[in-house]
Amino acid sequence: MRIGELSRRTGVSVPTIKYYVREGLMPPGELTSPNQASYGEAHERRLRLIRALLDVGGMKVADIADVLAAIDDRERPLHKVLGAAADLLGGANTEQDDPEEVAARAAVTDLISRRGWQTYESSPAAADLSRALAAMARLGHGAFVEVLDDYADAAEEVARADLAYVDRQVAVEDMVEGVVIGTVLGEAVFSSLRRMAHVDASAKLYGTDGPRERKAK
Amino acid sequence: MRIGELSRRTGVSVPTIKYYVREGLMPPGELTSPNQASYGEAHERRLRLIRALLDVGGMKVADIADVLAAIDDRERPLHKVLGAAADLLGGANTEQDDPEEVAARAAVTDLISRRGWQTYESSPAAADLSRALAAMARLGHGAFVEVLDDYADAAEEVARADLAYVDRQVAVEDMVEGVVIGTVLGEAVFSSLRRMAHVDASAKLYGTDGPRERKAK
DNA sequence: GGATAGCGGATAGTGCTGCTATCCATTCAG
DNA sequence: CTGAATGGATAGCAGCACTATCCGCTATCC
Repeated sequence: MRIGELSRRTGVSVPTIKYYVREGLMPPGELTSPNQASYGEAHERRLRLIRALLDVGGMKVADIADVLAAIDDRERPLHKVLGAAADLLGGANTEQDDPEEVAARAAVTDLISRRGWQTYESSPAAADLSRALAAMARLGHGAFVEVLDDYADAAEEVARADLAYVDRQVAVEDMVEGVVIGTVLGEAVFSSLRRMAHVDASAKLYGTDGPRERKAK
Repeated sequence: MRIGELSRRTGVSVPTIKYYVREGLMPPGELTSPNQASYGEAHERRLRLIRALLDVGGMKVADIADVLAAIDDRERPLHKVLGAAADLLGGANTEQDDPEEVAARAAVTDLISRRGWQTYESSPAAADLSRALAAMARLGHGAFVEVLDDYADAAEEVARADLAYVDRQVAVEDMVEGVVIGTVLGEAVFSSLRRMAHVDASAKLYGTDGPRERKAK
């Protein structure tokens, strides 16, 4: 398959494919002559993965390059690949030392030990959580920590479902890629579901028109 | 309070505050003389909200402007504000009609009716979900729909926790803003928790070093 | 065998986003 | 009275994900 057909089959323009190759997101085609290369199914699959991580997962090209490099590195142990993926999903780490930030970090440490989670307070996910909680506290929603355990219950439920899926579904050689897909796209899936459930719960609590309109008109 | 103090107290630079005002994210200060304005606590609070939605929620400035306009419009009923917020959180709607996309939409319709959710197939959240499921299917993970119900259980749990929190915590006049904060920042919170739970579940299943290393060394 | 479409490779440019820099005339604080 | 700060406006910048253009070559079709 040449680049034109690869482009047609994936809906990604030829210059964009070239760009991805340049950026190290996928290997170049195999040269059959000085200016002719052939691409295989692996390229097609990789391209779809890139588009999924970009469009659905909202990742940046540079971060995708890191994750894919980790996936391609067959020496790297699974948990390191996952660590690389998980670490790149979060926001930038703008370290602050507000009182809110400190309190949030303490709450996160508490949560981790209360849950008996094998995570570290210093992990990017924990840092993101602290930042989010600190932001809520600054907005007068410090009490949100009280529902953290409900959130954590749900998070554990999702994590169990993910692991079970990966465990039974994916062949071993694809496991790394499968887990990355599950981690990144699963987030998009859950996020949509949460918004849908939110609308539903709100409708059931307040009626379709919402509380503001109950005495209106 | 003048703009300099507002800047110092929030850590947002003066030109950036001016920029937010220009973009309609917050009202200008009250002019006390032709080139002197005073800002109040409402401005400070608004600025913190903007930074939270930007930095933690990952929203775009233009979308934040829309949401804040909805919040400020006291005529608008709660559910419309929430709709505006929820709709702006998703990705762009790149309509396609792959077989995968069609199948994914069918799966979503199924899910909604199975759950009895008061949502519509055409809502942005449902569209996002379809896109995510279609992307998974294209990557050979069509079987992911089998865990959708586990995800939905968790999503309902989170939505219930959110609603309960808002219901007991927030004064009525702040309810709209509170729900937006909960929706947007709650997503960041859950995302962090999911990644942490993921690491924990993985560690417990495979041991700290992951499966790849069990026979290494 | 000659036109033409496509190719690999490289460089420069584009549109969008979230600011940042600079300038100006005015005004407030010490 | 002087120097810092202010409101208002315009222009510029850095990062990102492409996109356009050009080059010399080659596979392909008639």
